[in-house]
Amino acid sequence: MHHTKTLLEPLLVMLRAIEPISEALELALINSFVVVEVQKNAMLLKEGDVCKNLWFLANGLLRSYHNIGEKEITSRIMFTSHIVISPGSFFTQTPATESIDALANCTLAKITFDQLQIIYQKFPEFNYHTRLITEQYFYNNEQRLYMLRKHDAISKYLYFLENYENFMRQIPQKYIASFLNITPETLSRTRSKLSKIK
Amino acid sequence: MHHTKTLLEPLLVMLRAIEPISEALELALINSFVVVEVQKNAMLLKEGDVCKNLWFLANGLLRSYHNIGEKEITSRIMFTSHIVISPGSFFTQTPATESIDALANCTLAKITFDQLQIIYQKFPEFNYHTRLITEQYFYNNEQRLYMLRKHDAISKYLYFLENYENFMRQIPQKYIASFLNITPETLSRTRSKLSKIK
DNA sequence: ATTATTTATTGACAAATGTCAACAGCGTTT
DNA sequence: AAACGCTGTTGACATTTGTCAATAAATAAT
Repeated sequence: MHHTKTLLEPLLVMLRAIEPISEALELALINSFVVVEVQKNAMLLKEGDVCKNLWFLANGLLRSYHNIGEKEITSRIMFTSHIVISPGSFFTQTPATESIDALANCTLAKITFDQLQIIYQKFPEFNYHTRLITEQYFYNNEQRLYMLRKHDAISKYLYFLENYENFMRQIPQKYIASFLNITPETLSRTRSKLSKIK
Repeated sequence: MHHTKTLLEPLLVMLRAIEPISEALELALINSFVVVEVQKNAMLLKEGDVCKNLWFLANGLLRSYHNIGEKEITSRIMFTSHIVISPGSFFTQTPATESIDALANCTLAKITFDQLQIIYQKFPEFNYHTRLITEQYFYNNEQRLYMLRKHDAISKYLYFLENYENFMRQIPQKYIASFLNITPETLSRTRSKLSKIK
C-alpha cells in the first residue's frame, strides 16, 4: 500500500525546484491527490469521455492513441514522473479524441479538474508553477513536431535515439514505430539497416 | 503611426476574457510593449540567436522554419492576433533552432523576456492568464501533431481545410505544403484530385 | 505595357514506405 | 513438453510521395 505523500514526493520536488511552495499548498496537494493503481492493459481514459483527472504517473508506462479506422495511432508515450492528461479534453472539459491505457502496471496519483481549480483559487501563486510546467510540455511538443517533420524513417529514428531512447528502453517496438509515425515493418528494416552500417 | 494602446487592444480583450485585469497591470503592459513594423521578407528571429522578445502580431503574417540541409521546413504560420515566440528559445533563453520571418508587412508589439519577468513579479496574478494561454497554444500543437500523423496527403489536406483554411487564405501554397509536411508538387496534385472528385 | 521573377501545374521516373503474407522467436498457458 | 498468442523479421509487391524538368500562370519590377 502506498501513501499519497510518498508517491507525490517527486512531483513536489519538481514544484519546489520551480519555486518553494508553502506548507499549506503542499498539504492541500497531498490531500487532493488520490492514489490509483492500474493493471497493465487497463484503460485510463476512453475516447469520447471527458478527461476529468490529471494524473501524476509515479511509476509505470502509459500510452495515448487515436483510433483511426481500424488502426490505433500512438500520440504519446508517458513514463515515470510524467504528468498525464488529455490536453484538449482536460483544459476545456470537453470529450476526448484520444484514449489512454497502461502498457504496464502503474501507480498513479490523481486529482480532479474541479479540485485543481479549488487549489488555484486558494493558492493563486500555484499558477506560476503550472505555467512553467505547461511551457515545458509545450516545448516538448515542438520537439515531437520537429521529429515528425523529418523526411525519412532513418532521420526520425536517429532523432528518436538521441532524444528519447533513455526514456523508452523496454518499450515494445510497435509503439515506438507508431510514435515515429511509421509502420513496425519499416522500423524493423530501418534498425537492421543501421546495425549493418555500424 | 500606431499607438501601442490601440494595437494591444485585441490582446487586452483576450486577457480580460480570461479574467479582468487591473488598471495597473494594463498600464504596465501598455508601457512595456513597443510597436515594431517590419517589411515583408524581413527576419524577426534568426536561428542561433536567443529569442529575447515575445511579439503580439497586431497585423500581418509570419512564418517560422528550420533549415535542414538546403531546405526550409515551415514549422508554423502565424497570423493576426497571434502571440509569437520561438518556444524553446524564449522559455529557456537559449539559442533558437528556428528562424522567423515576415510573409507580409507586419505591425507588431514586442516585449522583452526581462520586462515580462518584471511584470510577473509585480503582478503574480498575471500567471493565471498566461497559464491559460499557454494551455491553449499547447492544445493547438496537439492538433498539429494529429494532422501530421495522418497517413496520406489527402487526409492531411482535408484536415487542413476543416481546421485551418479560414486562417490561411491568401497564403502561398508552397508554405501550406510545408506546413503539411509534403512537397508543393504533392499538394498541387492532391488539390487537383479533390477538385475532380467534387 | 513589357519584362523579369516567383509560384503553381503537369509529366516521367526514382525512391521510400505501406501492405500483405509467411515465418521465426519468445514467453505464457495448459 | 506442446500449443497458443504476441512481437518482430523478412520478402514480394503495390502505392504513395519525392525529385527533376518543362511549362504555364501569376506577381512584381521596370
